[in-house]
Amino acid sequence: MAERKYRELIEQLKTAGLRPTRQRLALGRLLYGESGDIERHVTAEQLHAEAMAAGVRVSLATVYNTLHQFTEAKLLREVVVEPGRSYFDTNVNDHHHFYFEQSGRLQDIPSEQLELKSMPEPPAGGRIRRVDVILRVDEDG
Amino acid sequence: MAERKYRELIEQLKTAGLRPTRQRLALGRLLYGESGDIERHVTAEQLHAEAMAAGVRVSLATVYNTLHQFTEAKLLREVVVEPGRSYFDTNVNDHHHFYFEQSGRLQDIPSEQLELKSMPEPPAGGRIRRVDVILRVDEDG
DNA sequence: ATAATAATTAGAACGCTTCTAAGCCATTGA
DNA sequence: TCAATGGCTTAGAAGCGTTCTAATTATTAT
Repeated sequence: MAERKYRELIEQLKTAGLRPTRQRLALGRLLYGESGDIERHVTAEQLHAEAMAAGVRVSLATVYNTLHQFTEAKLLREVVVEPGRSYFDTNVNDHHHFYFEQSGRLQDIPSEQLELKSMPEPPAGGRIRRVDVILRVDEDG
Repeated sequence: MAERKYRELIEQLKTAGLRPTRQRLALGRLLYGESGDIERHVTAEQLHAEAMAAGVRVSLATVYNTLHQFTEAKLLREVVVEPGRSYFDTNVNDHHHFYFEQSGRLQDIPSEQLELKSMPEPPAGGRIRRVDVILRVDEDG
């Protein structure tokens, strides 16, 4: 992760009221990468395995805590595509997803490539907080 | 459930290669209602509780089996809105959903009320099997 | 430095779903 | 009609991802 991005992460954590601990910083590096511009969709277990492989000592519980805190701080976005597994997306801009059911892989769809023609009124007393579009893809076989 | 609907269910089960057992017929009645035209979004546990309340003897395992078999037979459609819980929708036509996060309730959006302006190309070697749109709604408080 | 507070941890517990393997029941064909 | 066959149902155990617990450790403010 570039020095600039790294300082930025520390700032973002502080703003969110989160101490920049060794674990959070290490997970941040893994998530946002050295370059900081790769789209990623990870589960808690995947990220934990990645940390282990990279020699970062961190418990699974902390990975879960961190993913939720980052999501709360809008550094991540949670994507639900199948029951019993949560993905966390490093892209927090407005966009949608392809989901490859066979492999369990997600791929971003930029919002320019998929727009809604008409939007229904939210039911009385409610406001639309988020629009999730998932295109489920069969890979040919 | 109207007599017509009831015979129809038996036919649909046979077509799907499923025997019209006491349990499947009872669950079908509960799902599609007496009138057969009510939109429903149930979890396995909800449906099981409903069966118990109605005096229908059926195990939770059978409720799970039946929901999956009905989904396979296109009598139901599975809707994923949050990790760790699956909803089954009696409406198998093309449509979308409001999801009320606070209460965990789902509500259908007819496809006429929510159309896509543009659709991205599926990635090479894939075909789009299904489009799921979920509008997450905050109920005011 | 010290005290106060937040964060991390291992392991237990949890909630939903699936599996197991034994018995039951719908269908078929004699 | 009756037995044989194979699908169906079942209770309970097991599984899986996630969350909780309470003790320890790290960070921050004084």
